[in-house]
Amino acid sequence: MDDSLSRTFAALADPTRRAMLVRLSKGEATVNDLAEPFLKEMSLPAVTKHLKVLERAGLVTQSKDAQRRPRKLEGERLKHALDWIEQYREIWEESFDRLGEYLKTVQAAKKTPTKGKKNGRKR
Amino acid sequence: MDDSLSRTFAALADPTRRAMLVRLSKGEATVNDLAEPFLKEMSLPAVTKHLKVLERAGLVTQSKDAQRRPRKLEGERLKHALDWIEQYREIWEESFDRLGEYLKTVQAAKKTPTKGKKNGRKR
DNA sequence: AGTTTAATTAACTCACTAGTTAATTAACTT
DNA sequence: AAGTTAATTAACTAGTGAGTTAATTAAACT
Repeated sequence: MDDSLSRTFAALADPTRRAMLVRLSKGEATVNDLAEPFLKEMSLPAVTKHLKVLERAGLVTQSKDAQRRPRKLEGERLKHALDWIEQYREIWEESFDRLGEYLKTVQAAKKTPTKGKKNGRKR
Repeated sequence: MDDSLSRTFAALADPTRRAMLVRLSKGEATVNDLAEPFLKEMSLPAVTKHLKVLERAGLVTQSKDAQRRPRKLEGERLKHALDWIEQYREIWEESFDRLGEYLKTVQAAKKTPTKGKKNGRKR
């Protein structure tokens, strides 16, 4: 796991980190802000480590404000990840189409019911 | 890492597995087909393991053909992953907009050059 | 100067990941 | 029935990930 895209996906593969990104999408936040919802589940250093993962992936950057280190969401790597997945769009859209076709068939069958299996048609 | 989205992102966080998905997007393939490009770098059982990861994430399914076990790409989980990232679209689009604004400013500055910094205008 | 706040670093543990080779299963071929 | 092909399972190892507590750094407050 050494390339940028792998680091991005690996960073996204954790619910705590995803929740932090959601929080950051609402605006900058300090470590304490980000940690607050998780302090029942984990310690502050654990949060710092999650932030390190997000930073190494380029999803988040820090700035400085006295002893605070506000974090900010960076969109670029998210866009790269989205672009990679995007290339498969037709895969799920085509199975959606097939589902649509199937539903149409079922509908049609209901409207013109046939007596036996003999009359089952294939579009 | 227990939920579906985490498993999906974790599965995508490896270049070998992403390459396998690219191959599968071109159509069904057997384990040997999928392994072939990687056999200089890793063994067949390693490939089987990568496939297990993709299957546990629901990205790939198997079928049966004699002793072959052809794999097929399933789009649904990819769509879920894309949908999750999609919620951040405005993050990168707004920074793109800011870049656009900046470039416009630079352009404008070139067209109507000023003498000193006194005349530097903001938007 | 001493204390509090904000965050990180150090050192350690445990579980999981990614790989290995060797053995096994399952189905087809001769 | 014996051999080949296709793939998986078993057993193991090295490295990494996610967490812990304790100690440390850095800046602000009194």
